Amino acid sequence: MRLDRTPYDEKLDAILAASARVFAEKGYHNASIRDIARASGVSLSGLYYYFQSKEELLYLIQDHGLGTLLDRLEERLQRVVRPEDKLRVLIRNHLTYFVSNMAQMKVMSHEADSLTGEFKAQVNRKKRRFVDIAGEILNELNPNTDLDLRVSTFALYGMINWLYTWYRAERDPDADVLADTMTRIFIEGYRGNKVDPAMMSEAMLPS
Amino acid sequence: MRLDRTPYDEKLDAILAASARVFAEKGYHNASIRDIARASGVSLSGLYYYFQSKEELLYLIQDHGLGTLLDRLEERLQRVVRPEDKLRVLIRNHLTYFVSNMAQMKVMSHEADSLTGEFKAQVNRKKRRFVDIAGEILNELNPNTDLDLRVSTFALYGMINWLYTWYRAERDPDADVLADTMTRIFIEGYRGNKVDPAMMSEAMLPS
Amino acid sequence: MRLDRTPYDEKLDAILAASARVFAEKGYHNASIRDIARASGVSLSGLYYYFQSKEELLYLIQDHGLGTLLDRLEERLQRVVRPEDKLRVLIRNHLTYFVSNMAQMKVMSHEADSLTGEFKAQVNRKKRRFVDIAGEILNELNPNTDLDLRVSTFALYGMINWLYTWYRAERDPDADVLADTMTRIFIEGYRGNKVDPAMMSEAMLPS
Amino acid sequence: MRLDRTPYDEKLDAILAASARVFAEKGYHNASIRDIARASGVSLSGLYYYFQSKEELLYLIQDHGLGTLLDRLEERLQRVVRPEDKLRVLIRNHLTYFVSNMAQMKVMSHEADSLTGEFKAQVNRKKRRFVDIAGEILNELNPNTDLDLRVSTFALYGMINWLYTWYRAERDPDADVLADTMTRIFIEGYRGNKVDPAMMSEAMLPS
DNA sequence: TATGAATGAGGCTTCATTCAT
DNA sequence: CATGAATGAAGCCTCATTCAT
Repeated sequence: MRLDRTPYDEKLDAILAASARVFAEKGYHNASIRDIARASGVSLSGLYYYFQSKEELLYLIQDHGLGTLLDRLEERLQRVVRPEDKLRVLIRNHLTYFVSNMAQMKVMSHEADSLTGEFKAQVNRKKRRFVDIAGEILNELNPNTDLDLRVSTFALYGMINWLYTWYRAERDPDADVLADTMTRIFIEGYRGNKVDPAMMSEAMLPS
Repeated sequence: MRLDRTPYDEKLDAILAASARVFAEKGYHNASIRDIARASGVSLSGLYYYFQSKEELLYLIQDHGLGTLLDRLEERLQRVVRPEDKLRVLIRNHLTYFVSNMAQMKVMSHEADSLTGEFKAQVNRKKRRFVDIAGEILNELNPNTDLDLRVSTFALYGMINWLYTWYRAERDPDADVLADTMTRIFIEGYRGNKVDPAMMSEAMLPS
Repeated sequence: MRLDRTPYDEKLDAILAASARVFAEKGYHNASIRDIARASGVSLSGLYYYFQSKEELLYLIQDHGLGTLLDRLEERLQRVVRPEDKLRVLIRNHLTYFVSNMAQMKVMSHEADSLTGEFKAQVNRKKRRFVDIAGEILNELNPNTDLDLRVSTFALYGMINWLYTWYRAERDPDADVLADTMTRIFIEGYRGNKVDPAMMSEAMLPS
Repeated sequence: MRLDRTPYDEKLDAILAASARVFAEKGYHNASIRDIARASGVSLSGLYYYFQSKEELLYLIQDHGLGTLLDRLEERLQRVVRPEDKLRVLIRNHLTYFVSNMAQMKVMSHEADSLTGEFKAQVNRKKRRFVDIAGEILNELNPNTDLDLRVSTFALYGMINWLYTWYRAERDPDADVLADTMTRIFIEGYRGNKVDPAMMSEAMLPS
């Protein structure tokens, strides 16, 4: 199921991992190729055997991560049928990967805009798949809601993707508890009954 | 409620607004002071009359935005008593400001890590206030929940802060609808009954 | 004998003194007009009422110091007749002024080359007077020596002018003792008998 | 006695030599790295392969020069025993090097204060060796003098180090004559008999 | 007299990238 | 495969100086 890893690939993987760490720590634009050379143990010019430009390096990290996440998601979704379970699977899939790969997670969440042109387009194609999948699940979960689907979908991904800004492994719950919490909040929220009309009154709120 | 505006302040404010736009578009590290000079109509060196360093400029933008947001929040919270209303006020306060100041919003959400040292510490002090306020509201909303408060709080802010990555004014609902949607999802989710125990079963989920 | 000091002059003098301190501490090229504004308590642009350029400021410091030194020297030399006494007067005149005006001393000794054009020429005219005076004294002191007069003169001024690099008031003797020491060394050395010819042999020295 | 020269070293040496020339001509602070790039034939950024900062460049020049001077001095001092000869060796060692390396000489003498922090400390450690060596020689030369040793030592180095301000190869004597002159003056002066008490009288001198 | 505000020029340094070896 | 050496472009920032007030 896994592609054979040639020595070539292993080295590339190590470089991608080191680069993800550097990009996560300093930010893509603030990190230098020299930083990556230092972190990966490869010489500055040696790195250019593995990628053609700094931007391609970022692309490789993001695309590889998104690909893995997407492959796993689609595989796992095939094993469940109820929309509640599908949503749980989606959330858990993301969070499990994120908690295990925090540097990559941050690079994927935070450096979306750092790509341009075809690199960005290719990554966005993968990201749209995630949006579509979540949209379909939400639609199954509550086909009759009056909540805006696009807003709800991004609210969901916001909960998930914001993780990189606050999660600390030594302090916060593990990925399963995280996923359980977010799943419970979102499912109840999204398919919940109409809220109390009184609560909706704008009259009492300051403009 | 109205701060006196000296001529000095007005010019500084214009520079901060232009800078926020530039930082939002290109990212803090990728934006050059030259870009800001161009966008603000001030000469490169002239800018340094108003701030001491690029980092201080980012700090001024973030601190000023957070201060405004916080002042407004605290004022508005005084007018409501029910936790549901408080949560709605909090969400609406954020989203209204964000939709009206999208550049600043992005800079505040996205460039948190771009500050260092005392600048970062000062901004973090303000941010912690937001976390504390939200935590108190959630606690009032459902004092008996078994959901982790910290996780829930950041899930809430994730929903809100992620906005800058996807919101497009010409396509998406306005701030009130946005706030309504997120409020409904989160309130129902957070104070909802226990979820169906069957749903919690791990057995059916892939690792 | 002194020119009347108008309020104008007093302020200029204060600025020159503060500037000398700044130039002494940081060096002429490394000191900024801003540093001088800070040290003198005058605003940046206000300084330009008192001088036309940074270089003129340096010139004013050097020229004023050299003028004072020269006036005093010529006056004091009139009171003695023996060449030994004249040399002592010259050395003491310099060292007394230097120890009392260490910042100016450093600026005069160290920043000779920092002036250009007419400023430099004017200062050099005054410096040449010092060289001429010393040369005349040495000639009187030992008209029959085979020592090179120019070399000897600059050896003398080297002893004196190097003071700014090492003298520390809290540790070293006062100006009188300093002057006495240098005078004794130089007088004895310069008018001394021929040195032991054996000592002159080059044979024993490594190339 | 001959250090192995790798290609790396040769290039660095050439850069140091060109830099010393530039620093000597314009002064450290007034010289730009661009000037050095021009003088050395290396591109502006290419220089930074050889040193980390302009200050380190100055340090390398000073430290290398002082190291050479010190090595040669210690070697040559081993070949003589009489204090008179030692002093002559010391003066000749300095002057020979200075006349042959006038740019470096000026940078070493004139830019002492342009270094800071650890660079300055390291250079000062080497300079103290020179002071100590001279102090020991003077002590041997006249153990019973009432002249202040520290003052005398710096008077000696003042004579020598001031050279860079006036020496012109096409006009002045060569290093041997220079060394002979200064040696004769200083030796006679330092070990000379007590001076005439009448000459010491303060009465006749102007304050 | 004095200064707040402003600027063009230039400072040092780092950047991503290349290429001969 | 890998790298030491190199570079043009660009980065942030400070400079001496000016001028309207």
